[in-house]
Amino acid sequence: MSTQPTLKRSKQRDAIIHFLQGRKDHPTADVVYHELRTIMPNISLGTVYRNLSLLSDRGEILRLSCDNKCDHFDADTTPHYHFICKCCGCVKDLDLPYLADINEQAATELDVQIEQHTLFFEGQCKDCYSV
Amino acid sequence: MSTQPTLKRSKQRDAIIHFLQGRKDHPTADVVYHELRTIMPNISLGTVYRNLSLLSDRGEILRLSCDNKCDHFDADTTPHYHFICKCCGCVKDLDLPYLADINEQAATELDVQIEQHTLFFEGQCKDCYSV
DNA sequence: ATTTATCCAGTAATAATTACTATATTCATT
DNA sequence: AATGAATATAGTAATTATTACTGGATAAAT
Repeated sequence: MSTQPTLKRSKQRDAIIHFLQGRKDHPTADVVYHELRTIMPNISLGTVYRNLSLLSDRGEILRLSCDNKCDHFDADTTPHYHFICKCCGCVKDLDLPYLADINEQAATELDVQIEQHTLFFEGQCKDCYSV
Repeated sequence: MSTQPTLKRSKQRDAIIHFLQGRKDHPTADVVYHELRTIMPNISLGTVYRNLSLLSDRGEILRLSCDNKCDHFDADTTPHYHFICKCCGCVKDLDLPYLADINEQAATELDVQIEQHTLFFEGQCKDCYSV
């Protein structure tokens, strides 16, 4: 999280947002970079990282730290949960009801301020377990 | 996760487990390393990482990938949830009831096999928000 | 059009973690 | 207790994901 200076538009950032909105598989920074390079041949990896961080800091996209490796990004910022396959690493959205009351429970129990919670399910996707 | 060859005992691994069991703050690999070095002066960082991975792969300890930086480790393997302070990075245990039924809900919805779920609360601890 | 802030590409640097190697330990078997 | 095969370790090098830096390009307010 960082402070918010005035944002100046750029083709690169627009392309990153647009790309992310067109995907439902929650790509990593590296995937965003390589895919965008096919249509914008000299966008740089640093630009991709910087904008993904900028956008997630501003709440315009979601950063998913679901494995101990690299972050995934999601253009859908409405509260929802995720499944990650420990075999192939794919990430899927879930449509479970949002647990609205547990933030307050946790805050009371620990005497802390809660901003949000994240819930990840881990297992194997159909492609992986049916082989 | 990896396969499980026969485990051969070592002073270093014993010390790592014992250290972890004596703490409730879910230290990182680096913290384990530096603290252990005060009583075991030439244990190496690689040994700490290898054993923490080995033990968590075997389910003897828990690996917490709660921030996008480094992993934390927990000797308490009974199912429970965690809070992490986005300000100081401290990690605390919660005693909320375990959500026993959501794994099946998620499995049904996505047609996947679920092994477990992890739930993290993010916010500010008392020390951080009261300053 | 000028100005000023933000942005970019390209590269270098950092942080966390894993891989490698030669020696040391463990432990089952003699 | 000695032997031997498997696993472990310390120390170091390498890798991966990410962030920082720099000098030039762009955007947008005046």
